[in-house]
Amino acid sequence: MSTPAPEGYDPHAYAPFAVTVDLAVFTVREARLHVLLVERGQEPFRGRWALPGGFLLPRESAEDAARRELAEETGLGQDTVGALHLEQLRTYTAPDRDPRMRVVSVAYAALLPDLPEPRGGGDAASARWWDTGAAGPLAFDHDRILADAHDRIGAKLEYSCLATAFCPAEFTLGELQQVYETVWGVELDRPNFRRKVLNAPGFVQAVEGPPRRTGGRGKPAALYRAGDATALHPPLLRPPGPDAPHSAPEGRER
Amino acid sequence: MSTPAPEGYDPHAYAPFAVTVDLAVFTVREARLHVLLVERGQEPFRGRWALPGGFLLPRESAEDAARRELAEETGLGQDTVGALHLEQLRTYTAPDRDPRMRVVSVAYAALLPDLPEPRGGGDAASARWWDTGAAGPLAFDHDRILADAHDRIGAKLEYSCLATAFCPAEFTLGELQQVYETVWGVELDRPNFRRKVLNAPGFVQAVEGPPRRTGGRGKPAALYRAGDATALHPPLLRPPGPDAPHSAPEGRER
DNA sequence: AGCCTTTATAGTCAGAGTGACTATTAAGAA
DNA sequence: TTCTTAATAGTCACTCTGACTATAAAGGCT
Repeated sequence: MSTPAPEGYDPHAYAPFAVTVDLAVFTVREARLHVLLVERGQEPFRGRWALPGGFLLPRESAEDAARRELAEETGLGQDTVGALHLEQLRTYTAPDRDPRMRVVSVAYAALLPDLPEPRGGGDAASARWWDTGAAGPLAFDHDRILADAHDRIGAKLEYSCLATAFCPAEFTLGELQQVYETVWGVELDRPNFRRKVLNAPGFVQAVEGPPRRTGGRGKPAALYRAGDATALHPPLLRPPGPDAPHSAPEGRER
Repeated sequence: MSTPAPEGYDPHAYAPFAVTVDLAVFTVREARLHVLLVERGQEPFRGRWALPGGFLLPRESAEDAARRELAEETGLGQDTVGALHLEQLRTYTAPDRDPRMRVVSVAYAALLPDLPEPRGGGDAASARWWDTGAAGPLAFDHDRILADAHDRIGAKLEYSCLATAFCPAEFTLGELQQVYETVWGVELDRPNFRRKVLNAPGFVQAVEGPPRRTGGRGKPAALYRAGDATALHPPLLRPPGPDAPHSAPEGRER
């Protein structure tokens, strides 16, 4: 057998690796999917944009590290970040993914409602939201991670209640529909969307009181709040396109 | 910011970790889901059973390592292992998951048709198939990994063509149904299952020639081969149970 | 042989869910 | 007022599903 230390993990027999987390933090802005990126201030990939992330501390789990980095990059409070849904995407381990050293990275995805521009905190030269369509070639293998994250989020919208994470505490069904349309890149029929959402037990719950108008024009919409369900029954399937990105649910993973 | 080396990955500023892969290799035997386990020959957890796995080599990706370990533990040929579907489950990073040192582990799941007992190759004291229901407390956090793997496999059967990976090259619809029933732990209606499978384009393709009988009793069944599709349209949803394990596909995976 | 058991396969039927529409209501804008 | 916009209500045909019934083809038994 070729494994260095398969049974007794001899601390001197294994190769040491650096372990990082990378974060794909999404929001919906003006009907476009945006992702939080930071500009690299050093080589390699100096001046290129990258997913925020960083090294695990010696006594820290990957999810803790992801929350810590997220708080640093967005300026969100610990309480907000602590309650947030963080989805572990997958781990990237190609030996040459960092030109300088061996780094394996655990990727996470997070969803936020539309926020003010990030407080370019942390170490990055600058941080801002990018339209996912306009985000140029990123540093390292982050284009791939970003694409995987987008796929996974799109798939999870089908059978989970995750979409409400993109919305503020109270939202209209039109806003929720906007999330689906933006992430999937399709247009949905409004009455049908409404019917499905209201038929899914625990997806949303109506807010008492008078309706609020969204943008100003049109009939005021009723307000809803996220329900207590986490899974969607029946699922809200995206229309079968000719490309059908429903292939390798790895990205999905459910 | 608290990250040691967030921008310039100074090789001396980050904490080194050991990186391993752990494999949940499943098969269906006598209508029960089985998993391949190895007996530990050393402390800690000496004498306990564990998922097969091992350290990443310095220039090896996690998936390559998983295939290498799989070949070592099962005695399967490189060609077989090379073509196998390996599903990356998730990565386990709790700081105390190994009592001796900091180890992060990338978990994979693999599905095999029923095979002869593994050639206890490799380093493990012994290796054998265990009924997933009877697999006692495992070493490390492997009970958790195994449960996550089972959840994920069950979920993937719904919307992917993965179930054929549990079957030999040619199989009957009864055998395929047995896979679903075993992994999900439910009984399915035979005519309905048949209708769904045959209606899903590319799931299975009929084999020419005379039918084969399965066990001996009953009408001979037609033989099928895995189709070329990877996703299942429409999906083959499991019946909604009172427990409904369709909740947080994260832990599940998916 | 004849009958029973077992398994595969064919077909039926009512109900749920869906996509594609049409109609109505209630706001701001021209 | 009238037009435009968006929310909400409702219709209808089609598909898929679960629950069944029926038939076919093998081996085992008496």
